[in-house]
Amino acid sequence: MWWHQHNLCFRHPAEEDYSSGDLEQKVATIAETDESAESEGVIDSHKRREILSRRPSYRKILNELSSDVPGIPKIEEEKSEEEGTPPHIATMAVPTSIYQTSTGQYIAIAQGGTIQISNPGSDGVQGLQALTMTNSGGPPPGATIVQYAAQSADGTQQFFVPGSQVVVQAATGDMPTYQIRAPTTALPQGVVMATSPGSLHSPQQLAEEATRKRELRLMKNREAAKECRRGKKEYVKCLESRVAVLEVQNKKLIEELETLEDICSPKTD
DNA sequence: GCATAATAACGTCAGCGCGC
DNA sequence: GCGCGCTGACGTTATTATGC
Repeated sequence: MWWHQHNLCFRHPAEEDYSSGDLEQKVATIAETDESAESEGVIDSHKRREILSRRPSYRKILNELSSDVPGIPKIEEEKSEEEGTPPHIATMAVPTSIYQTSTGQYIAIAQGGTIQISNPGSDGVQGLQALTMTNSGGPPPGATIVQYAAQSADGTQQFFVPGSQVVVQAATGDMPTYQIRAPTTALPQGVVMATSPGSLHSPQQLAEEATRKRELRLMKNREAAKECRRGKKEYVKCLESRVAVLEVQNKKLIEELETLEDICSPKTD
């Protein structure tokens, strides 16, 4: 991938996910026909990395581009949540969180602590199953956030909840059942009361809280990265269309120039 | 069919910028 | 100053294309 930085044009040793840099260069070349220095100097990788570490974000570049050219749409800062959300869940009451299990099922944690589980193959509300925690109707902050899913040793599927609790899907019969348990014990526990950060005392609780925070941060970052890639894809498409438009314009201008030259300087034989 | 290359998508880390 | 979102960079894995 190529990109401009400090009047230099480098090829990074490791290719990136998207080749937006190629397009950026192409657009810059066509649109500006400037004196863009093509000095692919020999600098050591560390220094190069330092220089390249933070080029302007693609969003900024596109928005700057958009301000110059009305035809280029701006990438909005925030998108609606219509994408990535299972359609059969979107029709239900607005959940606070949606997660997909390792078997493809969707779990939606709704306001009030209700957990809705839907099968990917089902349409609409048919696949939804709901179970309500016994502490529903006002869960403490952060008490009903499913962190991740895992397959336990006994063949059941577990969805981890803060406070070291798990929602366990028992592998019995056609109708799956769900239980709230502590992950290390086989005995079901009826009530989930996740500890709030203010009530942490023991080192173990602190460690659990730190782990929970880390998992939450990673999960958020994971989603952010997905969104970022999606937006970047859009950005690349915008650049591609801009390249196409500019190439046509360039061609027309060249033809026009040739015509004018013919008119102004007729051949003398 | 198999091995390899190329490509796409993902998860994570690190760093920047912004709002509070 | 801190928390948080965004995103470049990087490594890994999955999928597809290609040559044999």
